[in-house]
Amino acid sequence: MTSRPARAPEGARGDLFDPLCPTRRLLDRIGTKWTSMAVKVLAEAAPEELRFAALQRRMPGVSQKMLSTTLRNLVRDGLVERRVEPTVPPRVHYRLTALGLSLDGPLAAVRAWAEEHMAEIDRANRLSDERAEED
Amino acid sequence: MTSRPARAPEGARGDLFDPLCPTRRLLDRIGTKWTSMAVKVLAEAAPEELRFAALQRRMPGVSQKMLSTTLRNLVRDGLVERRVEPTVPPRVHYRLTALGLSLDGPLAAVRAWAEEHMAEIDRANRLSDERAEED
DNA sequence: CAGCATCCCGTGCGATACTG
DNA sequence: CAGTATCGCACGGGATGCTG
Repeated sequence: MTSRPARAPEGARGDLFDPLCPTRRLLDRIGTKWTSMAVKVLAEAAPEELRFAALQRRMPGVSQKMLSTTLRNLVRDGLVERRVEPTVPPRVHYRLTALGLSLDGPLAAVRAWAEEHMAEIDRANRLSDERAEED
Repeated sequence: MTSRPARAPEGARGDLFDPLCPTRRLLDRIGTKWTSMAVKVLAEAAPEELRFAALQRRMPGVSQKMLSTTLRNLVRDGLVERRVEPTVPPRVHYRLTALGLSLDGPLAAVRAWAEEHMAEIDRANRLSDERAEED
């Protein structure tokens, strides 16, 4: 994930069925393991900034490499702003841009649905598993 | 993807930071390449059913294998209902369950955001690329 | 018609180690 | 402190071929 093409859409203004359709490309971003969590954490802290270490503390399990990669991609996408204090050692601060904040709306809807309905999905899975065993 | 663990959450009712948190697990599902498109197509057709071939026709680029896999996972998750007509050759019909339909709400919000804002993300990417070249 | 089985490759991502 | 570099592997997913 170190470098991501994210090429401009070219003739990809087509509907959802185009492999380069906007939704597919957005999901390729927020579908990566740590991205949506980073957006959520930054959205909760907004309008304050968060430093790298603070972000890592609020995202248990993330490695330095993946957090760094995730943030770099978010910055590149214009969803996050990065500010470096020129001290030694340097302090780096992150916060959502207006665009990033606007994305947290739809993401919050997804989170709400997940909180409310994932248990039903788990139930459906258990039912399917039982049916599969008693064949 | 032939088999998916999707194990019950155990003690995973924790917040977003749990690796088994509901949002993370939901994104693992709708983040797969064809899932959200299948949900959209089925939601548009609702309450009518769609046959396998009709789904494939409405999802250009999907292979039989991936469509089959995607649908099997959706059925297993209780988001899609599968009905087989016992004829020869068989006709198989799919439609969203109530749970699946409810998921289309948040997904529609994500789609709307993507349609409206992906161009800005592309612009941000181009800007970053230019800055990177003129170093 | 609606799949499942097999082969194969790209890459997301974790673990570990090093640096200005 | 806030990263980058390297290694390694599991896995998503495409191509192809077979079947009830």
